Amino acid sequence: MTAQQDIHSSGIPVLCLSCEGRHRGPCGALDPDHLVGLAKTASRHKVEPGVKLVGEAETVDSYSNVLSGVVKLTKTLSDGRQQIVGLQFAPDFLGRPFKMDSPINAEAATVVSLCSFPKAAVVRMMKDAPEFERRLFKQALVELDAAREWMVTVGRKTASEKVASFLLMIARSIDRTVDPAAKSACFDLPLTRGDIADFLALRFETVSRQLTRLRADGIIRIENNRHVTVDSMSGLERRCGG
Amino acid sequence: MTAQQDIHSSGIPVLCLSCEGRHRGPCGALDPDHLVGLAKTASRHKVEPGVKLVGEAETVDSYSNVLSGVVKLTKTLSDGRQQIVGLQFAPDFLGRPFKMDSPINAEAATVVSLCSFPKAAVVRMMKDAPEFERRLFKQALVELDAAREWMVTVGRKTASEKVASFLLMIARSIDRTVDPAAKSACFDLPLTRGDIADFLALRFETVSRQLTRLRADGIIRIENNRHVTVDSMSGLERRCGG
DNA sequence: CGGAGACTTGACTTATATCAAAGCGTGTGG
DNA sequence: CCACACGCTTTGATATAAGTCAAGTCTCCG
Repeated sequence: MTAQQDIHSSGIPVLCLSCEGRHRGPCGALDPDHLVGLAKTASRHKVEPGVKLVGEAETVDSYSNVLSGVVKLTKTLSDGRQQIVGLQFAPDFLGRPFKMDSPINAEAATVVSLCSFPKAAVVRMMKDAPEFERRLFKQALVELDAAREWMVTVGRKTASEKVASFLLMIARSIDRTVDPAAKSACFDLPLTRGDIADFLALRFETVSRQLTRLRADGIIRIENNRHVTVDSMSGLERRCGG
Repeated sequence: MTAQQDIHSSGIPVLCLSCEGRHRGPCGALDPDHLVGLAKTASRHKVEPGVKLVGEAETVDSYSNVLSGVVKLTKTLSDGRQQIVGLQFAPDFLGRPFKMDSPINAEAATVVSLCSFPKAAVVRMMKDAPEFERRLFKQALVELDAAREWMVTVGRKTASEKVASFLLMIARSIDRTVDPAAKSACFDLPLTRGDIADFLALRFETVSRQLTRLRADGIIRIENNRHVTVDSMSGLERRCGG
């Protein structure tokens, strides 16, 4: 009996016992029998920032759950202009069902830990457990809503509204347990100024200037470039441009 | 026996016989029995340009197939700034599964004909016919890919690249039967200059200037403001910015 | 024919990009 | 432990693509 196949008295594989994905992620739809089957094929990884997980137009043969950290999804024009088209946080599912190759790049923005499955195992699970497929469907719809929300931000907001919207989004995504009505927040930015610029369709200098302005206005504090304290969530919200 | 319940010898409801959605749309996944059940609750409409189909944050109690025409999906900031976040063509399915209220507005851009179903009938069909749910899932993923593709266009392309990309997208969407490698194309713009601007995150004057430039460069001709002939597809492609 | 809405074009403004230089912070090797 | 190098960030000066404002013109339709 290997460690991966080791079964707890409840019937849940030990690998899954401590996994957040088992509750809110797609695996939450699976009963112990299915979990055992999937866990047998699963493997955990930890990757450093900047590591490419999936290449645009590349054939993909595995899917993953994001267990911690942040993954950035990007698209690049031939002359190098880049746009981040989405971010994934735990316990998001990473991969494009029903397609041989990914339409986007995926890259670790921070240290990321993943639980990966062979493509075939996920395809089989989608057939065997309709509720599993349904969870993936629901995640795709949430990502679609998010993508459209960001289209408005990218297309119609000013630089200062964009940066405020970004900080608010991060504050709410990083720690989903935090009261959404909290007066203040505190987190490490998962992205560099350059990444934030690629997400908001700005230049890194513009992002920097807007952060400086928010700091001067007493809305936020920044330590060591990355650690942000939002002193006035309401002030931030007011700058998001309705 | 009503017209709607009338059954052709093949077992397919007459309402569905001539319907494009039955082949490439979600209904294509249904066998005659399921089609009969769904057709009983279906109703066809034709709406004029500008008619609001679904309001942002509004409760939705019906879903529709787009049978012809173009539907624009929009989001609006409180001060009126607007962004078109998607377009739907026949035989797309219109509506957000698994959610009480729509996160976006849907409005007819042209004359649109729809085949509408009560929400409950669609929910039931998703349970009864897994292949139907799977088609909706696949459409959601195609829309997600498209939304991300447009994020790049909106965020990182110049005004002239945006307008060229838009024309190319329309040329390919309006008539999906046309050879994608065709040297020229001809179609009616489904959107006004203002709508195109809302889609590309520009002003209508800028859209107009870029169209004028494409005309001056001999890439396109425009008659009566709406009817576009693309004389050089390759010229258009070259202006899309990789 | 006439009026309304959509479109074009021109002159000018502005937000953001671009270019350039200097400041931090972190990790490495002497 | 210091220094120095590299990548990230800040800040300033200037350029430019696109926005804004303002006439007009075109088309469709009653």
